[in-house]
Amino acid sequence: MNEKFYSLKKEKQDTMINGAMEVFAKSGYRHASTDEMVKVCGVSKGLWFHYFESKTGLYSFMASYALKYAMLEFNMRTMKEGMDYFDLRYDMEICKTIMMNKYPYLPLFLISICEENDEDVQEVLKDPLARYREDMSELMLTADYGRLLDHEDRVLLTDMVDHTIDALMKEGYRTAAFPKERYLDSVRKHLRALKKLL
Amino acid sequence: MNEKFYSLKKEKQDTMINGAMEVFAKSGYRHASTDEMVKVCGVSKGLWFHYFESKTGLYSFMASYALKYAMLEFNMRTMKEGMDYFDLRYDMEICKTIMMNKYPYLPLFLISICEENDEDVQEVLKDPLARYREDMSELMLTADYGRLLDHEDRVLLTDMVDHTIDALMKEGYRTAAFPKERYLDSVRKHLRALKKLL
Amino acid sequence: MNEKFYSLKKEKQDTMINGAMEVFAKSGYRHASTDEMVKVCGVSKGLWFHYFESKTGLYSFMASYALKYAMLEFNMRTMKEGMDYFDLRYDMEICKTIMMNKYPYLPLFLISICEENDEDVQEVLKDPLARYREDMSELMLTADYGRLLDHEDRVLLTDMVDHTIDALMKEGYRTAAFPKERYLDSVRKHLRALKKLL
Amino acid sequence: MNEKFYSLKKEKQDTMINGAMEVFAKSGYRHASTDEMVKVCGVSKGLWFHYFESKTGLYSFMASYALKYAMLEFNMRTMKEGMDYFDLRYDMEICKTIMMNKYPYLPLFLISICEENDEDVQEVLKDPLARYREDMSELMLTADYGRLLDHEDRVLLTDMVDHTIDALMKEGYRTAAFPKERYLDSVRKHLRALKKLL
DNA sequence: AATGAATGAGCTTTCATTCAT
DNA sequence: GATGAATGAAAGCTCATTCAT
Repeated sequence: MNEKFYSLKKEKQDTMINGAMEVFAKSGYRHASTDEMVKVCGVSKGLWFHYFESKTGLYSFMASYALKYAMLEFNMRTMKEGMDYFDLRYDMEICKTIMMNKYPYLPLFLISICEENDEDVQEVLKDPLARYREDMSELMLTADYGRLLDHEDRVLLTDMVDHTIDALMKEGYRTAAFPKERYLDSVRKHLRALKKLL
Repeated sequence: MNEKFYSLKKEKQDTMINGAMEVFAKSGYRHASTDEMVKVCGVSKGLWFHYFESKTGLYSFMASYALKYAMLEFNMRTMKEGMDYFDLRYDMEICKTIMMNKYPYLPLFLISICEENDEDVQEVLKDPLARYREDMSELMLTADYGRLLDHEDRVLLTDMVDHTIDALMKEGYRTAAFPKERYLDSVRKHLRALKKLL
Repeated sequence: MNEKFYSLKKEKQDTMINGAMEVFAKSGYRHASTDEMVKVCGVSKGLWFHYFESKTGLYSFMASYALKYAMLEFNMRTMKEGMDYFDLRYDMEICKTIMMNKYPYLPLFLISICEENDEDVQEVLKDPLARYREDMSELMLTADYGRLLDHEDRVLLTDMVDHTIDALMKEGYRTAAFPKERYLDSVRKHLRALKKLL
Repeated sequence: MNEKFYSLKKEKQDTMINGAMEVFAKSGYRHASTDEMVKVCGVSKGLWFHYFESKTGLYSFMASYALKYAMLEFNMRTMKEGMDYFDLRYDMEICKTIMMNKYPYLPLFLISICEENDEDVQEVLKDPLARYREDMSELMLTADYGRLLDHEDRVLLTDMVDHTIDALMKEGYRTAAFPKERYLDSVRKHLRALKKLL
């Protein structure tokens, strides 16, 4: 990418980032089109390539940016060590709804990145995604898992939580405006039900 | 679709079904191309449109067919009422590996259908998918859930199981030939670990 | 390229060949555009790629075809061994004007091929062009050079003839309809003047 | 063009002239790109259009400049009347190698101008090129052609010389640094061989 | 004077779809 | 019934040109 992108006004940077994020999040890498980005955020076709060289380059930048930004926010807003796992997990979802103020499609984009399986971007996605997953694991390790001591069981359980929450998130995006309150309520209910079992 | 498709020799029907299934399962609706189907199963481009009118029409037929066929097989091969949930779940996976004999990509296609989010097929997918999920729920209700009596908890748990199994299935398809034995072993291990918790 | 091109009606093959030949001859590889070929010969954009895969592939086919066709015609129509060099050279130009009946831009295309210096086609041009030059040398060797016995001198002299004739040919194409009679007259005059010197 | 170009420091003028000359000489009018000029000589995109209005305008200026400059140099450095034609022709090539000190790509650019056949610049090239050819003819008329008295024969012969020399020049530019000595040797050998014939 | 961000028309190429045979 | 030649809209990308700073 062209480093001069960072010299643009913050506002314009975010307009472009949000435009690309929305289109990529909704359609995935392959089906996302430059024309749609033009329509969504009014920045001309040529400019995308002026700064990002190719569609792959743009996706690479966007994915790295989104993963880094999310990780930073998670670390900043949820850092009390030894927190109860379920509380931490809920706080993370609150955190996501806060990020939506700046980048409305970020949480959906994060999910879409993890599900992306287009050959053209596997390579560029590999490192940032690995680092994100590593940092995420580290963050989750600081939690207090109560009676859930066995490692294998914990992995299975947290996987369930993750998949469920992702599904709820996707559901939220199906409505015209993301229903933050309803989403958080739903997440809370699910977490509580599960905690009860232990 | 053109009903005359059913007048074709069963063999040719299945050639076409398997061709479309493979391409759709591997690439998803949008990225699947008519040319690839021609390449994969040697049936001419024109014939697809002769019988199915459009790509959407073909996908609609394929999805309905796959969902119905799978449901039928599940019902035929796993019907002992009051079976232990984890045993039933494992039997279903055995059932999938049996279906692979006739339709090698069917289990992957089922997953891909559930993850499909292309606007053009949301509409046609809605009803058959809803019916499939309903039938599936009904089937699963016949199981014996042991101590897992509360409904909400049960939903969350079975979701986890479903997501985990889907992930293992996808992994299996990444190798050249699907490793049935290894797959079933892995499923069994995961189910056992979970059962232990209850 | 797709071998099925040869199964098309001869007439359509020649329509496409003439369309591509005209545009490539006039504009060279890089500046030639598919849109112009559509305009010139009414064959749709997609069909060029159906048969030739890429612009490079099309150029490669066209160049090979033109070089082979020209060489064949030269050999068929000018084969009397021991002919006087200047007569042979003139016969070749007659031969070119005859080829124009079938492929109006062939002689200009031959010149343009030899002057082509776009990187993308150097590779595919190398072999057919080398063979053409070799065959051409062989053909010219059968001529009777009279008093022009020294090899180096002969090369320089025939180069002059070639360059002059190419220039006259290019000039002819600048008018709306190629003026065959005037062209042949001009060639004859030049050749005679040179012969006189020896 | 904007006359203020001449108010720039001579050094900057030549930087721009050399940048444009290199890119035009190497790629021809159409294929030459503004971006490459920026890369080659570090002068911003906007400035080219500030002084030259359009790509055509720039090419027009560059061609006129190159043709005038070359003609001036030829006249200044080779003016002894009644010189033997072959000696004069050789002196002109020496003259070209001297020009390379100031404008490394000038001789190649001169050739490329004569071969340029892009419609967009035919018009602007017409007059300066005609004048250059006229002046050149005049210059060549001062030479002593020895036994080559007939006008028509002389034209053909000198054409041959010109084409051969152009080819040698182009060959020289294919190496990383232009091999002046080798080039001049080669020209001398060719001229001598031809003179022998007369 | 000088920059380079910004534009949009035009390029090559892909692909669902049509239709003559 | 079956084929695949034929189409054209839309994709990713390039590039001469404009213009605010």
